[in-house]
Amino acid sequence: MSKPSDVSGSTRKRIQSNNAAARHSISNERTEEMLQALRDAGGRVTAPRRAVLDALVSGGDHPTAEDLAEHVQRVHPDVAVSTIYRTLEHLEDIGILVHVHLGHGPAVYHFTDDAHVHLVCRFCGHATPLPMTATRAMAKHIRTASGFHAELAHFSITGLCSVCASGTTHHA
Amino acid sequence: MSKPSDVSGSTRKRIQSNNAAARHSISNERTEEMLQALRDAGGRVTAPRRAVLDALVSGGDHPTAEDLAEHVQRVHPDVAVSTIYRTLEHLEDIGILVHVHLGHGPAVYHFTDDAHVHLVCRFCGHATPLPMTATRAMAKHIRTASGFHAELAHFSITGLCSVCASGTTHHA
DNA sequence: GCACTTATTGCGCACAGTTATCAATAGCAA
DNA sequence: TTGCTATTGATAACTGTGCGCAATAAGTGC
Repeated sequence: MSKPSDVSGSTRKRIQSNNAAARHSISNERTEEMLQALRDAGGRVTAPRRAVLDALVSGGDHPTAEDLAEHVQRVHPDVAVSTIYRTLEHLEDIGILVHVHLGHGPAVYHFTDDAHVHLVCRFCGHATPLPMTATRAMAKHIRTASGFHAELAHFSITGLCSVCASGTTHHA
Repeated sequence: MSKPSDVSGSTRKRIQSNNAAARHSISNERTEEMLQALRDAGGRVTAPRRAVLDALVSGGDHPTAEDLAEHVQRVHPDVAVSTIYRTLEHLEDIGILVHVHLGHGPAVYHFTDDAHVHLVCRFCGHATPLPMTATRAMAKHIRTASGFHAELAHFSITGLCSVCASGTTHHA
């Protein structure tokens, strides 16, 4: 589906290295930061993992495992899908990544420090982030009402975005 | 898990099948109400559909499709699982049923007029309903912050319930 | 640099939950 | 009753993800 034609060309973000390492995997600061976290947790840095992190860094907003696999396999066609999943799982285990369910389809992935609540329109499918202030206020609201400590970012919140709500007011 | 042999105080659990209607399905007012909605929407009332509605009415709190199938098949062993799913889908289409994602597992089903926000503890798995007042307040909050019309009940909200939060404060 | 330990990988299959296909059946209106 | 067609049962397919295992290679000590 999502066909980002950003094949190693113009749209790729901040590629800043021309050395041999970069040819194997286009890395940047962010990738290196995450690789360091991986190392710090006792994990090994491998080409597939580097590639997955690159995909996460330079990939779009809400990459699915499949998106990431596609991205990774453009550079490393031999990386197995199961490796992608295992890497993602590992990154979650060490706490630098979270997966989020935007809807009925596959999960999407975020770096933990990017975590935010997704408001997903069931009409147009667009995902808007909920501002942090509102997120905090909601969490506090829930805590007050039920004593429940909400982690709002894990599941999205469905509904109608402002545009679709006004356009489809009479829609079932 | 939830396999309580009986839930509500209603005593129409086991009915000897003397008349034709009862033989086909154990019904009560609520079931009949829903069947009427089905009819009103132009649908046909069949034994499997009646049984699914019965299962929804007399089943536990958060029945999954599998729970419902099991329930239905106790009376009608020949009802196919695909029929359960199709019936559920149809009931959703006509607006009397919604499915909710409590977690990573299968969806659970609710009559639309029972819809509520689920706070699901990721530690103990317990699902608490969020009081309607809080739900409304939250929806308004989101609307104010983002113009988004939230339908909060579709996905659950994960987090830690008050018990687990106090017991596992230092838990990652 | 070299051997060594074992984490990680590729492959391919298994799985859960759900949906599609299609001929046969059965509601229900006439 | 008849006839139309919505609905069904059986089963295959499908999507997203996880698993098992032998082969590979990352990091460690020498």
